[in-house]
Amino acid sequence: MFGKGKAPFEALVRKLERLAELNDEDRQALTSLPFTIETIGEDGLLIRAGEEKHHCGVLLEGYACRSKSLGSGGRQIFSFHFPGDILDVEHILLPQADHDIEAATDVSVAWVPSADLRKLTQERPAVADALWRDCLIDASVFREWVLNVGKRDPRSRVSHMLCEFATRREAAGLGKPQGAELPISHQQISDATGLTPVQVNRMLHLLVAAGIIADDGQRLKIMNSDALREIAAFDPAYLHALAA
Amino acid sequence: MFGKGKAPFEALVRKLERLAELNDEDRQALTSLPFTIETIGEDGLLIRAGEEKHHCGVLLEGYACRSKSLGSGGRQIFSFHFPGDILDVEHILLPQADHDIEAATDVSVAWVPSADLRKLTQERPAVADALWRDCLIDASVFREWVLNVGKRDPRSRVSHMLCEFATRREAAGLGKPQGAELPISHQQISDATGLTPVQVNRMLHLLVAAGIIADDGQRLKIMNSDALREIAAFDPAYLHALAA
DNA sequence: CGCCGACTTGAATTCCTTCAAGTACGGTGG
DNA sequence: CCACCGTACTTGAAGGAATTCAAGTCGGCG
Repeated sequence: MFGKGKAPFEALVRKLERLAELNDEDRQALTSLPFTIETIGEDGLLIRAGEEKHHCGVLLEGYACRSKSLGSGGRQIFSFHFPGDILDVEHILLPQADHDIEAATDVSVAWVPSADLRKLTQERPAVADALWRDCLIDASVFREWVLNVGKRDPRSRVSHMLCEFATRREAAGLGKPQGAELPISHQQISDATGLTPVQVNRMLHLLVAAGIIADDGQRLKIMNSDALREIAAFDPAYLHALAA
Repeated sequence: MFGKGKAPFEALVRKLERLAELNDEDRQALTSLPFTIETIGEDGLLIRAGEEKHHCGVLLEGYACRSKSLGSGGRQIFSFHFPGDILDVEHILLPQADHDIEAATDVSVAWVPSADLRKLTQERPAVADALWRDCLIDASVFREWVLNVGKRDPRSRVSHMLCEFATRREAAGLGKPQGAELPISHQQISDATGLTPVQVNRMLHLLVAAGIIADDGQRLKIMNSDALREIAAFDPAYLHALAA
């Protein structure tokens, strides 16, 4: 069973505090938002493209990812999310989901009615700032992903994706990149980078051979995050306030 | 010489009206925003990645695109913009530019101080809604581009890009996709799709051979927009309120 | 213990990129 | 008006890189 019971929005508040100056009333308002908790297993779908959604999901535990699929079968992931992230801020103003959101691991999510969140943004400018800024950073991340998938060579492409994953994980308070164990499958890396699983496998082996990562088949451990950043030419500026 | 003189923000207001219900005061406030006009020739840089920018650019005439470049030389375009678009709403809350913005044709831009725009959003909720929604749609477009560049085959990738270009052009009031003449070079298509110029050339010839587009070397004309959408499997839902 | 899913690995093939040479067009200056 | 020049586009051929295919291994879970 998931959920921290007492303070489900603790991570959310911590995140928004990096995005704007919140006062006690802001924090209070955030933590008193109504919500219902949903827990769902690995690979479960939280939101399906096309759905009308009048709630926003705050990730409490686990990892989630957002993706779009082609009729012809291909799937493209374009972001990973960590506890404290709002998975779909866009549903405050755009009820129609334009992509899928799914659990990358077992996950628990607090669903907050969009209307309450919206009201909050109208009454509390600092919260509005924080949420808006969050959207803007989201967009910045997507731009970087277009570049990653469109122009980087396979090796730096995989490396860059791992760097971002590790950096955002750290920003969510889950520990430093160096030595981090990332719960991500080759298939997910494949869907996130636009490479085939075979190619991903080969790139990872390259990195393993160089002693930069370790891969026991289940988890992927970063052994030398500086070298990884070097290969990826990773510049966290595009993460703005989310960079650690 | 560019600039409509009297009503530079006419197109902007028209666009924001599709994004939220504006009243006369909202419109009034928008049209009284202070600004300075800049005109710049094709390929000129409006904003460079890394810059601190305390103004937002409203595109008045011409086309612009946003892109990021790799140290190693590659350039990736991830959006095209038309008159009425704000090129960089993100600078309202994030002063540091994370990408380049350049003129795709000769262009004129009205620079509005971010602070004034920000004040407007604090005083006029409808304007805030419209601008926020604009950001969210922006982000949705980037997601679609990740998919386009990451997973679509070359033919539908180029087609999809052209469909979006034509659709957004139409949304800006520049005429229907069918028969539209798009002022876009092979190099730009290449940078937008992650394909080489050679490959782009070959894909365009395929489309020309099928009678779907015409290409006189300067301009690219859409002869059969339905067929183009078919090939691209173009679903404008991701453009939300921007779809025509 | 056995099954299933995820990862691994090599080989063949296909497709894209690269390279290089050539063409067409618009703009400039004579 | 014409010749020249530069840029953008065109085209074929060679080479290489990624995908696909297929068979095999490993580990966890029932």
